[in-house]
Amino acid sequence: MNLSHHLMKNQRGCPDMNEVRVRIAPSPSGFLHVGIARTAIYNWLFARHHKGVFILRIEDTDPSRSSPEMVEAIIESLKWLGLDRDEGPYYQSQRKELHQKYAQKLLETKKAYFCFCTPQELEEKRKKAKASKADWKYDRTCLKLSDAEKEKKIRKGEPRAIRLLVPSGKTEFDDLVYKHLEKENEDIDDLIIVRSDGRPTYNFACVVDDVEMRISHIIRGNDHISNTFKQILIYKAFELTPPKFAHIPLILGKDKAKVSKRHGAISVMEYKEQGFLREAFLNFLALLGWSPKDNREILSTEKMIELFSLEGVNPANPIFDPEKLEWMNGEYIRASDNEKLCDLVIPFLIKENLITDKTAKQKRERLLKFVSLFKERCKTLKDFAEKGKYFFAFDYRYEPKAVSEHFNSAEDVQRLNTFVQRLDQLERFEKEKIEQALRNLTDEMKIKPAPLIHTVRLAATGTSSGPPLFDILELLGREEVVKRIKKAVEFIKTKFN
RNA sequence: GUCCCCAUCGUCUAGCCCGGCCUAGGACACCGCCCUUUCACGGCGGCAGCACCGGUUCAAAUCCGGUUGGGGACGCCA
Repeated sequence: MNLSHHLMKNQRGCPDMNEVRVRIAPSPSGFLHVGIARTAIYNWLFARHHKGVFILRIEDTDPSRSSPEMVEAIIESLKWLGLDRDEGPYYQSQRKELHQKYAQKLLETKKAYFCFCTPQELEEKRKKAKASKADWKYDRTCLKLSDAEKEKKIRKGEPRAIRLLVPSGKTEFDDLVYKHLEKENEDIDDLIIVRSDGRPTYNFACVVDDVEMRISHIIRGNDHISNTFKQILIYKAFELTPPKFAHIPLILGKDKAKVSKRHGAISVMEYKEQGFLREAFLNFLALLGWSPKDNREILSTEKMIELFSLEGVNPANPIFDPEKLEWMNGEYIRASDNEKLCDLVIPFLIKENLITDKTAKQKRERLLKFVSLFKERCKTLKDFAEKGKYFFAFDYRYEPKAVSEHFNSAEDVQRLNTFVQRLDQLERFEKEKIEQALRNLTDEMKIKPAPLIHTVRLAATGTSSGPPLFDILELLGREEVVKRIKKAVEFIKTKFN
């Protein structure tokens, strides 16, 4: 039996044993949700911190639950997150012969055995056990078969799976996050490693591939702890030293249940579409379970790479808090320079039909000002399109509450009309000049500037809040402002008639 | 049901391994005040937590045991 060179190399000790090689191994049965994304981030940070290798392996041994589209989606998500890989994607489904070769070896060394029980039979037994509240474990029916019986079944061509023979004793390991973990082997089932159709199962393929790919550290969700005991048993059956394990806490939803494909998970791309910045999202997810321990929260990707360590991972499961994500995103938006931010905002404006590709290029200067006016007020890129809509479209309704506060007298009509006249007289339509004009007017009228400011704001924007009024007016331009105020005058007139 | 894991403000966390510096620190959210034409940003302040019970010790958030609570795994899924 000639196993792969990697296995052999490993047995006598790899020369590059200290090289850090990590992987993420998603199954393409769903998109990349926050749980896997966070696992990917930790693996990636760990790899980059140790100048190691980050590998993508697609666990598609179950074709009924896999699709090329999902693989694409996963790769796209990793790309958005900026988690560049050094190797892969490898496809587990293409490595079947290798897995079988390894299984064969276990059969030869009697560390594994054929099982002729059908899935139906097993299901029956499981059901029965459950009904009587007993706990289920494979009863080793097929291990007890005599050689003659086995021969007979094989000759008859009965389908057979391969099970690992779990020895007696105890399985233990030192987890980089959870410290010492152990489990009695009698609590571990003789798991199937190769199905009756020849395809390997997850736990087996996973071990073989991790061995073959010389994975040094397996960083994955703590929902895999029970798998790890099984996998260590497989390593032992091959007389191999298992890699280091680091189980990271699971991200829980608001309801405290694990975020999974079946449970309220959404693709990370959804966050992109909601207007989250890649850096902010990465920062937030990295901090869900890990902390640099010095109260710092806003960390650049480089800084995270520098500071990341598995020892800094908190073993308790965190709850995903969208509000804090929004806050952090706002921090990143405010810290972004206008040019970069503008590029990021444009697609959102286009999507809302507020601008076109063409106008985005033509009116770049104006967009840059727009972005700088709104960046302090937006938590997501989408907010720019929502809060700043009136900059691009004059089809708004006046906020009802604001109307009762700021369009509340026939006097407003006269004030607005006079203000329009003053605007017409301005040589240059600049915010300082506009402000001066307004303040002069309110002085003459012996009223405070604030009420008129509010009225003009409502007329020009339809809302009672937003960036400083004179910046808005300047950016809107004289013609547009005059048009909007005149329209407001008509509106107020009908209200008081 | 069996097994595994976890447990500090509502949430994310620091402190825990190596007991005293903890009157438990930071952040989000929330509430006040200041700044201000509004909204935000920013600044200042406030609210709020060591799950519980025992033990060890001069001393426990920190060590030990139990209870309770929460999560996860128990597939010819991954």
